[in-house]
Amino acid sequence: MSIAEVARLAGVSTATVSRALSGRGHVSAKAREKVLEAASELGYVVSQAASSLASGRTRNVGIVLPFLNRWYFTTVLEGAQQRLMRAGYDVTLYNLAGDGDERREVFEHFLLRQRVDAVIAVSLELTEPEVTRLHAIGKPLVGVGGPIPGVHTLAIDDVAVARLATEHLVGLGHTRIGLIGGDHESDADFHLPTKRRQGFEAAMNDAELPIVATRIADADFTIEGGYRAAKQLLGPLRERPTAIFAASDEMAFGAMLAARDLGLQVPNDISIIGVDDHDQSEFFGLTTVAQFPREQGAAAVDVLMAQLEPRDAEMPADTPLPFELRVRSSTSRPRD
Amino acid sequence: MSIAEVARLAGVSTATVSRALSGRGHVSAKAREKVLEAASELGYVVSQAASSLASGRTRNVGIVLPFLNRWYFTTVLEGAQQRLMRAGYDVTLYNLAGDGDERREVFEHFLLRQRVDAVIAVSLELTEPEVTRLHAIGKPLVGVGGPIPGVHTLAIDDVAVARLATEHLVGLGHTRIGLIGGDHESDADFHLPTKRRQGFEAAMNDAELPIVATRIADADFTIEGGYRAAKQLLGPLRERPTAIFAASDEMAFGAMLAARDLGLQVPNDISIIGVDDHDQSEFFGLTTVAQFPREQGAAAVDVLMAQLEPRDAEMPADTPLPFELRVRSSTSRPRD
DNA sequence: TTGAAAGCGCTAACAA
DNA sequence: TTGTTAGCGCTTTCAA
Repeated sequence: MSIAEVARLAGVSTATVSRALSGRGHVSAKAREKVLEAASELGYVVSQAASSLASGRTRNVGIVLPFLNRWYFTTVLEGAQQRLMRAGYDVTLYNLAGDGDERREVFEHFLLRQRVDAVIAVSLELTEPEVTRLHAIGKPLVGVGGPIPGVHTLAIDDVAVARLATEHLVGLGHTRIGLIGGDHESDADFHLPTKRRQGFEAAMNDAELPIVATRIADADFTIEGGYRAAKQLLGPLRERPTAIFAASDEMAFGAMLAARDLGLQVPNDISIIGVDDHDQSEFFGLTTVAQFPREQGAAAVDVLMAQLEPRDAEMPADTPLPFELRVRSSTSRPRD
Repeated sequence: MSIAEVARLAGVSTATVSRALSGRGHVSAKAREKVLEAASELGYVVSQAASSLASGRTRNVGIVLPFLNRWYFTTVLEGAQQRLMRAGYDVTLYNLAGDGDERREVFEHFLLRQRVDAVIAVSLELTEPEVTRLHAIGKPLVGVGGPIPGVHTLAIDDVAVARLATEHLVGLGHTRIGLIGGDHESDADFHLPTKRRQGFEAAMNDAELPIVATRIADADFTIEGGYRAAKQLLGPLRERPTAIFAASDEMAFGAMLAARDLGLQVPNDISIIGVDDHDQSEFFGLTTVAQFPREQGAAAVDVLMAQLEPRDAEMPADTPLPFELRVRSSTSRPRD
């Protein structure tokens, strides 16, 4: 089943079939119709391999992620994939999780096989050589959720997000505010833990509130990590914080569970705020600063499309990504 | 950068380069070495498009999933992807979630473009035409987690799993046992809800225990759904169940939270068991019947590889997939 | 074990 | 607007 058979059945040349099916180049309405009819009658679908070889375009985008088991990553992936599919593009998934050489393999072989037209890197701080390599083979690259030097990146302002969350607690009248930050091991790649901490500290300083070391604990962005960190922060009775800012919703969930296990009521005894607006945050009644990973994924695709298919879209403006405070029932004024 | 340049630098023909690099066909050690050296010196990586066109093999496998935001699916995906990558294969991801035509698009266009050598369908009951179409273009197909007529499928015995879970509760001495099953909307495709219910009923019948309609509630496999269902089951004081079998761990988590909110202690007042052995089950202390989605994904790849590259492996035997009771702290003898 | 050369199926420049 | 045709870069006979 090749383009030649379609051409024969439609009574035109293969070039016309190609033009009619791809949409590039001029084809008369009549010819287009004949081609479409013939193609559907034969159940013809173009061979990507042949098309790629001839045109140099694969209609395939690589998405590189550090993990698959975290809400943020899969949600970005979903947003990007949906938009790409609508544009007729495939998505090839490169998951870097694993014991060993995945990362090197991906960057030294998989991505260089001329299989993708572009790459989306999610929450990954690529190294200089990794970026260079991709640029060298002329592949557009866009980052989501993490800063990559010299690359168009879509990311929320993590400092501002943390500041907003902290200010919400300050605004409610809290003065003893704890922080569950991200540890650096679990996120070596994106400086998110540092930034969210900076925002926290900035807000505390502005409010002239003390930043107390014993009210700061690091965790690994999981529920369990948040649980442990909260137990640590809330354990001592004296000078216990009345509010906690957790750098992610999943850690905030853990903190809420820890509070309950300690016999503390949320929000009466302890207010808790997170970041993300995770699928389950509504269920937990968690106040949070929402970011919109699905939209972030889709926006990344728009940026790529502007480069890959300059005809139908101009480059989207480089606007900062939105975030938004969502007040629910996990925060309130302190009881005092 | 093409194979010709490598050939020139190595002082051999393009055919020899191809053979040396792909490993098929005989090449002298000397020639192979020269080729490898030249290739690495030039940073040469084969063009997949050209290779595919010439050989008819893409070294790419399509994985089709109904959602991305559930632990089971992403874990299967991760297991499959890791193994495929190790074999030098790419993974193209087809996520059917979305508002509309995704499914038709995927099966009528994306999968037919000769972009994949094989397809793995996760928790999807493909229709007759969908299967036929794939077979018609000669693409091996394997299913994970859901039965597909006429297709090699890897799935645990859901009836047996549910029976095992229920028998655990019966064995502890429970007689009033509730079920949180799956509703059919959220999983139209795999008959898992029905099967797990069958297993539950079989175990109850064997133990000569009554199956009471008010002790059965359906949910959508989410925490929130499990929470609601449990509230419903545990609300009435009289004849309240002393144990609940939830058809998934995420629903079981919800049930545990609901129990707490009702002032019930797990396991003293209510025992809860799930299915999956979710990442977080250990943290919640949830007793569960573990299945091993990562291994299921990897096993699916083994089946495909046996078909795609018959040389290096015989077809793995069609053994039933393992599952295993994991007793933790959410189940105990009833108090009575 | 190696090399020459004929495609694989399509696209895009060019000509008509 | 359409057709002719030369590649795209690789694999794989076939012959040596």
